[in-house]
Amino acid sequence: MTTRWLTPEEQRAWHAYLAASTLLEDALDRQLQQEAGMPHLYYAVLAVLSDAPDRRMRMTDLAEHAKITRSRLTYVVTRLEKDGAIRRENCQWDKRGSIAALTDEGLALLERLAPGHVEAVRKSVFDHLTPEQVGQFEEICSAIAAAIEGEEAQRNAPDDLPWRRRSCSSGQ
Amino acid sequence: MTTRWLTPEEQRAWHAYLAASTLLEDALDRQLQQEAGMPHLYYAVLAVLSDAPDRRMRMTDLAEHAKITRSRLTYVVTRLEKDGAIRRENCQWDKRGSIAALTDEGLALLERLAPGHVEAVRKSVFDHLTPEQVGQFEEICSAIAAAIEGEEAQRNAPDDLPWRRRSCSSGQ
DNA sequence: AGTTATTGCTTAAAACTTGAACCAAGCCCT
DNA sequence: AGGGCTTGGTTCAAGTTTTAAGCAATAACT
Repeated sequence: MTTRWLTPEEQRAWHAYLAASTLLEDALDRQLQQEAGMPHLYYAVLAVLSDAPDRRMRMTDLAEHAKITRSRLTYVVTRLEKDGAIRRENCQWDKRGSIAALTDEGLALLERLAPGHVEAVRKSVFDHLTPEQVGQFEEICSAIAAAIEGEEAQRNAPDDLPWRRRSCSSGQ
Repeated sequence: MTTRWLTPEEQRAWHAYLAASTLLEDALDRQLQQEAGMPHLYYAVLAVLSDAPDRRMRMTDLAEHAKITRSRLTYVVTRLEKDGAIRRENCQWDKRGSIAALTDEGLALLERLAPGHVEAVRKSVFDHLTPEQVGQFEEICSAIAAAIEGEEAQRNAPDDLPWRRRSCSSGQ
C-alpha cells in the first residue's frame, strides 16, 4: 500500500506538538532541577506514590502508572532512596516483590516542591488555554494514550495465546 | 501569594498529557530504533535538515529549529556523521561556524524511513482524531510552545536591556 | 514431586543528555 | 592596534536511559 502522508493540517499540528512537548519537558526539567536537583520524571514518580493508598506501591505497578520501564524505575528509585525520599520494603505475599514507600521526608519534599511545579505548569500551559481548550486537550491526549496502549497490548499478545495457534489452522 | 492549584479538569488534562507524551515518545523511539537503530530525535534532525535550502544549516540554527541545546546537537551530528548521513562543512563568512549538510546517503536513509515513521505517527495519533481535533491540537500546542519560548526570551533578556532599567522608574 | 514457563525485579554495558567549562573568532570601543 | 565582551561550537564529567541478560520466586503442567 502506498503511504498516506500527513495532510498540511496534520503536519502543522505535528510540528506544533513536537515543539511544545520538547520545550515543555525541558522547561519542567529545568525548573525542578534548579529547585530540587531532580528531573521532572523523579518528581512525577514521587507524586504518583503520594496518591497511592498507604503511600506505597509495587515496583511494577508504579512503573505502569508512570508509563516507564521497570529498569528505568529501578534506577529512579535507587536514586530517590539515596536521597531519603523513598524506602524499599519487601512484599510479604510475593517474596520476589519489592515495594517502594514514600517516606515522611519524601512527602515533605514533595510538598515543598509542589507549588513551584504547579506554577511552572500553569505558566507554560494552563494560563494560555481557555476552559474549552482544556477539555479538548484532555480528550485528544486521552485518545492518543489509549491508542498507543492499545497497540502495545496487541504487540504483547501475538504469540502467547494458547488458542488461536493450536486450532483453527487445520483447515488451511 | 497562595498557590493556585490545578482544577480537576486541568488535572485530568495534565495527567492525560503526561501519559500521552511519554507513551508517544517511547513508541516513536522504538519504531525508529528497530527500523534504523536511531532514536526519534535523530530522525527529526535529519528531517529538519532535508527541508532547509540546499539541505544544509548552521549548527545553531539547526539546534533552534529542533528545539534542542547546541551541545546535544553536537553529539547528534557527530553520530550521524559517523553513519554517513551528515557531513560537516566550514562556514565561509564566519570562520567559527560549522555547517551540517545532509548527504545523499542521508537523504536516501530519510526517504527509506519516512513511510514507516509516518505510519507510526498516524497509528498513534491522527487516525484517532477528528479533523476538528487536529485543528484544536495545533492551536493548543502552538499556544504552549509560544508561551514557553516567550518565557525563555524573558529569562535571557533580564539584564542586558539598556532601556527599561534606566528610564521609566523615575516616577515610582 | 519435577520439570518447564512466567513473573518481578535488578544488573551491566553502551548510548545518550546535561551543564559547565573552554577556545577560537568576530565585535565594539577607544 | 589593543582591551574586553559576545558568539559559535566543542569538550568533558556526571547523570540518566536503554537493551539485553540475569537471577530468584512463583505458577503451570505432567
